[in-house]
Amino acid sequence: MKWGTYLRESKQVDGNMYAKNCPSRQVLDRIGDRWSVLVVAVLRGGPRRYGEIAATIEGVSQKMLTQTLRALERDGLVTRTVHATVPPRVDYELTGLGRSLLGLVAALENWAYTHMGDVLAARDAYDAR
Amino acid sequence: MKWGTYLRESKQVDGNMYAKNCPSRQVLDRIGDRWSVLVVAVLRGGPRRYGEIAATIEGVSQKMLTQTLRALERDGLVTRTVHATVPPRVDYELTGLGRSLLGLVAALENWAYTHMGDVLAARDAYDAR
DNA sequence: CTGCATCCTTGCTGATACTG
DNA sequence: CAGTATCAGCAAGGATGCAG
Repeated sequence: MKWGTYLRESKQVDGNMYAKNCPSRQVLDRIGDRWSVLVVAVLRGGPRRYGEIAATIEGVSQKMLTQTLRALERDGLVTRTVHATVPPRVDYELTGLGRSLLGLVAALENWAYTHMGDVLAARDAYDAR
Repeated sequence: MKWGTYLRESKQVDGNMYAKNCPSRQVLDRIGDRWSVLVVAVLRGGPRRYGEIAATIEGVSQKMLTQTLRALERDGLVTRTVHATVPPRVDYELTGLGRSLLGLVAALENWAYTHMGDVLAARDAYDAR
């Protein structure tokens, strides 16, 4: 079953994290997105142009970046500002809601740097068997 | 490019979160996994049998659950204990490393419940255009 | 510069059936 | 009970070309 299905089926909050329609799952879906967290992290430093974000995040395709930015915009986490210049210039910036995620992102980053060695060691040990 | 590729290509830490081989990305990959976080949350309450986990998490298939548990075990987040009884009984339990993730999971959950209303409202507003 | 449209490949995912 | 094996369907993601 896909997440799109969950969203279509219900938007209600039922308080059970393990239920299909739980908002936690929907948030997990966004956080879990491979690029969303990285984009939010980039925007931590203030507004950024499309090209700047693309240049900062290695390995993201144009398609995925645009798709991710649209999703973040839809969820009210970032704003998109188009400047009517030639060539066009588009700025993305975190909203208040988006900034409320920064603590989480920092915690995620922190856990990663703190425990990555353990995880890699565990993987090596597991694979050695 | 897939994550598997990253892991194969390099296991080094380079300190740049936006670089392809950054450990942050590898951790994000696991956190980002649809089921990993839910499984860790279930195991918060202590050891659980395979069937208990399956019954708690709605919508997870047997295949995905097994796959998720194996990945968590490989990463050193969960231990798997097989009891030689008939019928067999398999318990899963968080390791110390796994428990170090609990704060993050709680923060994630907390953000979800706190801001889900805003996100859903933003989506409605966006879709209405 | 920004980003939409299209094609195309990959592999995730769920359903089903079977085993120790 | 707790898996493994296999298969079909579909969606995610990348590459390319074009437009405003």
